[in-house]
Amino acid sequence: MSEKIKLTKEQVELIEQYAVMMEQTNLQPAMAKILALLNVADETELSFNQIQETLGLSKSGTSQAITHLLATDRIEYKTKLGDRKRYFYVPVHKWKDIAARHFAGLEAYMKLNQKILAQRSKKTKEFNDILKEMTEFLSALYKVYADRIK
Amino acid sequence: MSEKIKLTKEQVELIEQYAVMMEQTNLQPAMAKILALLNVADETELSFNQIQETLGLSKSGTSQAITHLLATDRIEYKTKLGDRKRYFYVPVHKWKDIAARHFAGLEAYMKLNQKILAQRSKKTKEFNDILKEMTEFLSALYKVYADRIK
DNA sequence: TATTGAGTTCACAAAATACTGAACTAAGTA
DNA sequence: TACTTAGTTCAGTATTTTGTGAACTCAATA
Repeated sequence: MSEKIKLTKEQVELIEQYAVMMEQTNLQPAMAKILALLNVADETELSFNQIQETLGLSKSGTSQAITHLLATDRIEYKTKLGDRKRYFYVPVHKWKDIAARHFAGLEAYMKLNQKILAQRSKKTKEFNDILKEMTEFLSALYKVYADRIK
Repeated sequence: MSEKIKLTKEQVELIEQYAVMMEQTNLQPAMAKILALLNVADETELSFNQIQETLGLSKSGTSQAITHLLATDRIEYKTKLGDRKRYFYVPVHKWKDIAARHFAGLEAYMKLNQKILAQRSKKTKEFNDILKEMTEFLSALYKVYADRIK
C-alpha cells in the first residue's frame, strides 16, 4: 500500500517553490524536489519509498537522484535496528559546509577578477578601476563570511 | 577580411575560465563567452563581427546571445558617428545592479526558509532551531550588503 | 535603382539532460 | 530453498537546450 506522505496545501506549495529555487542553482528537478520535501515535511527522515511515492518519481529516478545527493553531501541517511530501509534526511547541522561551498565559488570569482585585472591593459583605466572596486566589495563580503563562520 | 581580436595565451585562458564560471551561474555558453571576452579583452568595446569571429560563433548564435545579454542588462552598446556598427561593452559601472540581483535571490531564499519555519511542526525542535540559525546568518549577510551598497 | 553591410528570424539539427521500465542484485525471511 | 524487500543498473526514450544555415529586413551607399 501507498506510503505517500500527507502534505498540507501550503506544504505542497512550499515544496514546489523550494524546488524551483534549487533548480535555479543548477540542481536537477528530481534532486531539487527531494531536497524540498526533506526540508518541508513534518517528518525529517523519510524512506526511499516515501520519497518516491510522495513525489511521484520513478524508482530509478529516485535512486539516481538520491545517489547523487548523497555523493554531494546534500543529504545523508541513517538506519533503524530491525528495519532494512534507509531513512534520508538533510544534514541541516552542516549548513556551514554548504555555505562554505558557496563562498568558495565567490572566492574563485574574486581571484579570477584579480587575475584579469593584473593583466589588463593600463589604457582602460576607468574600466579597470571599477572592476577593482567591485572586486574589493566581493572581498569585503567574503571577509564577513570568514570572520563570522569560517 | 577577418576582424578577429588578437589575444594572448593568458587572455584566452582567462576567457575560458571566466566563461565556465558564468555557465555555472546558469548562463548559456555563447553568452558566457561573450561576457568573458568583453571583460578580458584590451578593447572594452567590440563590434558584432569582432565578437563573432573572435569566439568562432555563428552569426545567428551571436545575434541571439547578444539580444539576450542586452535584454538582461548584462551588456550595452554604443554607436559611433559615421559608422553603422554597434559596439558592445559590459557596463561595469553598473555592477551594483548585478549584485542587487544576486542578493534578491538570497533574500527570496531567506524568506522562503522563514515561511517553511513558520509552518513546521513544533515536534522537530532541533531541526527547526538549526534552520533558524542558518536563516539568521543569511539575514546578517544580507544586512552587510544592504548597509554597504543598497 | 542595385548593392552592400549589419544584423535578425526561423525552422531545424545536434547535443546534453533527465527520466523510465525492465532486468538484476543482495540481504533477510518463511 | 524459494520468496520478499529494498534498492541498483542500464539501455533507450523523451525533453530541453544550444547552435546552425538560409532566407530575410532595412538602412546606407554607389
